Amino acid sequence: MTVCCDHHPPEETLTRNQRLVLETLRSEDKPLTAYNLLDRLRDDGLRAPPQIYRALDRLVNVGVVHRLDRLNAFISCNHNHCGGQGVLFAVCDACGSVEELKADTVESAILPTTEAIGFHAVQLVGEVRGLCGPCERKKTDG
Amino acid sequence: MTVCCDHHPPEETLTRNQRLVLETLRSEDKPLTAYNLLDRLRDDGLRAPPQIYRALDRLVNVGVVHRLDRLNAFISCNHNHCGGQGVLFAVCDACGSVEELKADTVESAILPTTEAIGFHAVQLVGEVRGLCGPCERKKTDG
DNA sequence: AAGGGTTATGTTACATTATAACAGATTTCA
DNA sequence: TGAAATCTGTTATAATGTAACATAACCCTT
Ligand SMILES: [Zn+2]
Ligand SMILES: [Zn+2]
Ligand SMILES: [Zn+2]
Ligand SMILES: [Zn+2]
Repeated sequence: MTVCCDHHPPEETLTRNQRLVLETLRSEDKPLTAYNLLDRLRDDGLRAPPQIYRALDRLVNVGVVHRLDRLNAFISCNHNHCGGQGVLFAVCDACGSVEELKADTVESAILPTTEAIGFHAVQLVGEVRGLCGPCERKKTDG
Repeated sequence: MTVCCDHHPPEETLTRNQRLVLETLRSEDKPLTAYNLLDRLRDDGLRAPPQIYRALDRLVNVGVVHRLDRLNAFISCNHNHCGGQGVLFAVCDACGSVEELKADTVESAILPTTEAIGFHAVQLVGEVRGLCGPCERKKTDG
């Protein structure tokens, strides 16, 4: 089997619970909270919050899932990027949709700033709030 | 009295509770949670969470306080920048210190990316995790 | 000054999000 | 086999954040 890099272990190494959580997140384009996941997975034997949070911890560390701090929610990664790199989300205030963006330029823009104060950056997460295209149009039209 | 711009109303327009919360945040260089504030302000008559959260809402909207999503905590702004502009924090994983950075370059790096997908950005918040200078040195020395 | 709208306040109760702690099961590998 | 490590299920509880409502203060207009 092919893996994109050392940081993303093949999905065969995921445990049953981790796979269930990941699959559920992938089946949704919107972010889900831990308790959303708990509701959807109760019939599969996941009945208590720690089961969900533990699976999420692993998936986030591995890099196949991102946590959206502003929303207390989680979303599966669509970029196969490795850990340690920048992540950028565009979160629509109106419809709640979340789009993950390539953040290459962002890293190069930010790292000099943090280095200037002697800060050793490990991970960068940016969340841009605003209105997605459709919602913006709805607003100006209506 | 002088104000830096329309978005920052003079502090005379703050209510008693809002002023108390702001002063408490300013007296600390570390971020405080809503319940930290509640503890410190109980003797001043703020006894229930809504009193704190309402004051924080106003202060954040006005732009004199920022919320750190990753920490569920609040910190007073040291930049007198106006609302709607980018904010960038360097959060040390070891000691919890938070440094607010000028984010001019960040905006220009990110806005083209969001515009490319038709997203209308309103606010940008970046949180960089890592190690601050002192903690990084401690690690390599020890 | 009296009325009426708006905003701020205090309070209770509750909702949501997250973790501590522990015991049993499973895997891994020497 | 047996010890170490990991994953698991469970209970209970901590931490964070809001809904809802009644009162009080404030600002205008009449
Ligand atoms: Zn990603
Ligand atoms: Zn939208
Ligand atoms: Zn600021
Ligand atoms: Zn530090």
